[in-house]
Amino acid sequence: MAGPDPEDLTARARIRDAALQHFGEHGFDRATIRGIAETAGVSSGLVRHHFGSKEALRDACDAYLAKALERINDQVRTDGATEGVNYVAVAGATFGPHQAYIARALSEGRATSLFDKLVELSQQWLAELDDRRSDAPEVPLKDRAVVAAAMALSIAVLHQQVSRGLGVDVLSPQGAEVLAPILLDLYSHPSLSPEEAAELRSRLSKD
Amino acid sequence: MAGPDPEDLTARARIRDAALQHFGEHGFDRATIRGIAETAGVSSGLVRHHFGSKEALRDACDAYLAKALERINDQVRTDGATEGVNYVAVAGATFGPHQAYIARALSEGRATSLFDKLVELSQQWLAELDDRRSDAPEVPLKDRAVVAAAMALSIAVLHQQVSRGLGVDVLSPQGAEVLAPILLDLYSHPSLSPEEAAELRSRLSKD
DNA sequence: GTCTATATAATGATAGAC
DNA sequence: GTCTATCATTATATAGAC
Repeated sequence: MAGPDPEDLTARARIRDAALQHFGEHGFDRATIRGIAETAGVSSGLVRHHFGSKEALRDACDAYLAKALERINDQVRTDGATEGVNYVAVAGATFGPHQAYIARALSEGRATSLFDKLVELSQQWLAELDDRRSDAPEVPLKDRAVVAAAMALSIAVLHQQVSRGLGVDVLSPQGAEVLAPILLDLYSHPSLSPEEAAELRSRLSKD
Repeated sequence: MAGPDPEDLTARARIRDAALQHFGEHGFDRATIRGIAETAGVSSGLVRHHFGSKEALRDACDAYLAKALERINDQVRTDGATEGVNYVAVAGATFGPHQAYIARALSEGRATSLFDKLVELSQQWLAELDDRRSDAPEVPLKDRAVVAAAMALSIAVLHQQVSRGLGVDVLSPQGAEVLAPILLDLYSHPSLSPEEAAELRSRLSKD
């Protein structure tokens, strides 16, 4: 387990965690410094003392998450024995509680380094697929990775709509169980046959 | 072309269009009634006169978009000669200018009827695919349609991240051109082989 | 490091004239 | 239908005591 940062568990850390929660639940604009301070068990003045402003507090949240992802990736890279499943478990435990925040931050165009990290992972995944692919891809790996990463995040970002549609909170553990077989099915069945794709591609170049 | 609603082009319509723009650009919370009024060329008092409150104004925006989609779908259903391409063109022309608003509304859990309509379309699409599919799907069509719809919307909702990654504004016409071949490639190549899917599926049921 | 109290600015809502 | 003027609320930012 990654465990908490050193020099954490302080009031500063409590404020940041409370901010993660409030920003995630209510959005940046609706969340209030006073509310965050209350959840953290401190005064609003102390929030300012530590972070300066509401924006700076959000930046700190983004940076904390990026650092956490970095830490996890490093751990996987170092600890060769760690299997993919464990990676997922660790990542889930670390980011699970912050899914709402991450979803909001990403849809607001923030947490860019987090998104970029995910694009990297997506790119590695696609690269492996390319190795055993018959036809040569006509679009750059990186571009496909960007779109694939966005698609992978769509459930989190649109979790309210998806949860409503499926009748389960997809950000909850049960939701994850419901989601898994659906994603498995979707990801193992192409929506377009090679012929259809070729047909549509030729139409594109015609315009 | 659908053209503007009857009883439109009035101050009320201008206010609604301005609201669509401001909510899309700045988000609901940051957008101000005063700013919307200014763009519409009216006073803030008139906004209240017509819509009552900021929330009600947003509801009107959602309803307008849902109605527009309804109108387009009806038109396609009636006018049998309309081809898929035209449908896309009409839909693009109608919703293109409001993509930012739609993206925000969806990620905030709003515009639910719009999302549901898209799930329906997604469901029809998947149903056709199921017909020429060898293995029987193990998850309900509807559930797959919900997730597929969310994935299809991910580019719009995460347009800031995707645009940054691709180096083009994906909500612009050029962006659409860049995007098309990428989506074609992704949608015509499964990320998981049947064997991998089966392997993962068995792991799921084991837990 | 932490708190209380205050200043200030912005905004949604309202009332009433034309 | 449309506008101007005002109210009341809320929340960030600040200053200064402990």
